[in-house]
Amino acid sequence: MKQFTKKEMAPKYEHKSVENGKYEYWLKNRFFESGDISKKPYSIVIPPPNVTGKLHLGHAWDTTLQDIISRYKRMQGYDVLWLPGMDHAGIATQAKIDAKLKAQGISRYEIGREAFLKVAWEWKDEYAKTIHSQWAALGLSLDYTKERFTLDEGLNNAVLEVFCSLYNEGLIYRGERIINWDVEAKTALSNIEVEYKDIEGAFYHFIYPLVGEEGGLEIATTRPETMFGDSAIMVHPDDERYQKYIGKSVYIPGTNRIIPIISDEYVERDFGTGVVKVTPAHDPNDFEVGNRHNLPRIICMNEDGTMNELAGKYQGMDRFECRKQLVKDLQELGLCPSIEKMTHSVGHSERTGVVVEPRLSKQWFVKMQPLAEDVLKMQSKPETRIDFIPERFNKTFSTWIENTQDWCISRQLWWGHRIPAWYRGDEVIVSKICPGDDWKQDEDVLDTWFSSGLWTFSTFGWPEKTALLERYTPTDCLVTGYDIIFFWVARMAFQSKHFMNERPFKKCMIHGLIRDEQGRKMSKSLGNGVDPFDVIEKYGCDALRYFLTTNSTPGQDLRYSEEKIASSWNYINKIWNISRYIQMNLINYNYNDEAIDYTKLSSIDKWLLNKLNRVIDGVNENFEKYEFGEASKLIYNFVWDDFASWYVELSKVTFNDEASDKVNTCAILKEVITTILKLLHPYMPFVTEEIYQIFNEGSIVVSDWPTVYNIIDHSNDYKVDKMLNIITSIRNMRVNNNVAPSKPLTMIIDAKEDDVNFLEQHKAYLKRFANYETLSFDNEPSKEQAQVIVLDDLNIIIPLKELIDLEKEKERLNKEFTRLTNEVTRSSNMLNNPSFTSKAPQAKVDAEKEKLEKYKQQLNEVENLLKSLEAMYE
RNA sequence: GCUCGUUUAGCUCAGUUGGUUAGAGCACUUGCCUUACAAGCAAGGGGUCGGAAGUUCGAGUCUUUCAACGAGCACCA
Repeated sequence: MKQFTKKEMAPKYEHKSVENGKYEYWLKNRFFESGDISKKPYSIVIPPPNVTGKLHLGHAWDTTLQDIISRYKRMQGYDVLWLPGMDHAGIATQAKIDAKLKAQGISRYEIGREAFLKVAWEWKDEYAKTIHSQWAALGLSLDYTKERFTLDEGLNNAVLEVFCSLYNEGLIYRGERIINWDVEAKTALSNIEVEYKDIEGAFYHFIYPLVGEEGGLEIATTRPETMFGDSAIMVHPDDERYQKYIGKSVYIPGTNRIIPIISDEYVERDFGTGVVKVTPAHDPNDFEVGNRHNLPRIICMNEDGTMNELAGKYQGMDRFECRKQLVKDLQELGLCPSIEKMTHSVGHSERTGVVVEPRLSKQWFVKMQPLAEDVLKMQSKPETRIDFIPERFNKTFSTWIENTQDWCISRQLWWGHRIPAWYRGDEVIVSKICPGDDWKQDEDVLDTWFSSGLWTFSTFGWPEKTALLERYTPTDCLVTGYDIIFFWVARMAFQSKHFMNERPFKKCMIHGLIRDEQGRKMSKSLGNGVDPFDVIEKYGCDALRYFLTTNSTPGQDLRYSEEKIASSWNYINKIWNISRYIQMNLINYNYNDEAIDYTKLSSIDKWLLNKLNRVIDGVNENFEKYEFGEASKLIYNFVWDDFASWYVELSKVTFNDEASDKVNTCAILKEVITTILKLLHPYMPFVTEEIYQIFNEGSIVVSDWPTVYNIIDHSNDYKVDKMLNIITSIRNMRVNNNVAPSKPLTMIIDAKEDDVNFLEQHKAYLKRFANYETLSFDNEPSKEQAQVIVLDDLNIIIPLKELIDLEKEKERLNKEFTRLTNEVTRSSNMLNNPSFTSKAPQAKVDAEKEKLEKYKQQLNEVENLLKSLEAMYE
């Protein structure tokens, strides 16, 4: 038997003492561990956070959503596997470690690959520790027995397997292409790692002097420094202005290097001067032109963005420094006739922020077209597709897949999966193992997204045929932000389709970005980031989680608001105090954990349980649609309005009545608070566990999700509502007329017999909440009595003239009169419209008829009241 | 240029298949320390749903169009 006195509740919610020790308790009892094969499996993989630093508010949001799903499904009786893990985050982590070494005056090239990797692993261990403690602080129900790291042995093996297979199938190739080069990180990037920003730049016009004759041709460029890599200039073959020059040559201005004038239809005659410099090694379009015309590919820059020996006197200068100096020099030589201001979009490295340099380089690529086609086929059928929530992201996803280009996967980094390609002279072998002593392995590593693309199956032991794979894949749901659909979701889709012949997950819930209170993106440079763990310190984890998951809608951004976190705290405090009240009464009335006696339910008990049933249904419905905000509102309104403001208040009458059945009221209070706690547990795991254990044995984590109560008798619900309306109306009248709640009134109620009987039986409630001196029931009230309250078919009469502000009351009634007149007109018009009565569903028509009747009756009552008031004026 | 999102109360946001009088939190007004909670209780005030047109018996919800803001993609010699 439960001892309700065993734990004393603080007078208000104290998040620290509530949260203290709970996570350890859950872990110790292994509630989060999966593997009960008697249950149906449900699996989610965490989007592995980078081991570059601490988790931010976005992580807190993303993981809390997953935790809600996990806890809900677990309580519903599923064998839930929420798989945790982290991402080595190649370029991001390496950049951090480089910076750390630099601070110590060391360069990674000095210490070499092996020593660098040792530092990197130490870094990883340190941050993994931090992340683990943060997951704990967030209360995440992760199954740590299945935790993986993208660079662990098993996952590395999966990556090598995938690379070799794709290579053998001809879907990975090595080639010289123009790639996006990050001069800071000194590595290639994929197309989507480049962010384009509109930059205030210039269109520089230069004269390329003709060889052997006077004059020259004027070209315009945004990147003057690349002229040292020019291998031609070109014009449109049909351009009459320049036809005569085709086949002749020009000097690169300021140098004596000679390049030919060629013609190509790629040139747009109307753009710029109609003459274009061709720099095949520094521009993707020029690269194509160069191929067509067999032009040399000349690289004029070093890997770090400085100019190389081809730049002559500018050698060693940074590209932008060179640009400035070069323009100045050519102006002096009269070879730069004009500079136009121009805004154009310039690619920046998503990671380091520097301007990306298009550059010719030999890299590894994934041939995307065949893989993309398979994904599109998969997406075309409902039974095989990834279903995005909200729905519109299906289109975003497919459009991107349709237009995807080959993916540059090699990175000139050390921290990552080393490419399993081996070289001996011109020979290349792709193999997981070294083919022999005289073979040298590729120095490069793979794009970090290459390994995270395998996350939904590599983590379950692939390429081995494991029981985990069999049981938990495809995973049921993935939760992530719309900002990484292309980076990650798309890659998981094609890898999973190709290697598992399955979608990686059935549902993909997309959320937005978290913004600051002004609506700006949270970023390091603005310094407007909010540390979730500061919030937890101040308001507790539950308040943070509740804020994050109930103030957002799928796919939409979320604005941080401390005010809303504070009101989440208030809500928790409310629940805390309701619980205190219940505990107090269970103790006072020696409640011994008796079950509810359903044969003894009062009308009010049924009214409450019927409402709770609707809440349970609504919560289930919304949870299935990932509408956690909508679900939370249903619970909130029930808790605050129906339960706290009404039932709990009404229960005080029951407890004060010596004749009443207190045991059943106790049983209902305990049952209802327990159900509320269960419904809220996914949102606020700590406080619900704390309170649950005051009223129940065991842990709420593994308790059963609420099911609807078998209460089918709704017959008196409307009478309860009527009674509550009477109370509200009288309270309203008191406020309007400055009648103190403490002033007892003489009340006469005019009602139908059935209602009178009900009200008579529940007089005690009217006594307490409407505070009558005398109460009588009369269907023919005397004219001298002031009629001030109208309610459905009930008149509540307060015969104390002196208490009533006649002017105010008249004003109120006139307003009411206008409103009702309008409603009657609207409703009559509707019902007189044959189109409505013939076309609308019968139920809607009937409902409208009922409404009209009600309005008419109310209008009639208001009219009578107004007459009575006027009589009183005289 | 293309695609998508947003525009609803003073502020921040909900509003699922078109169907009563459009909701919440915070803020505001009035009255209350009522033995769970003053970070509370009770009762209120406040929006015609960005503009226009259309479909429909009926539009915050569907269509077209315009505007502002935001995002993604493409182009950029």
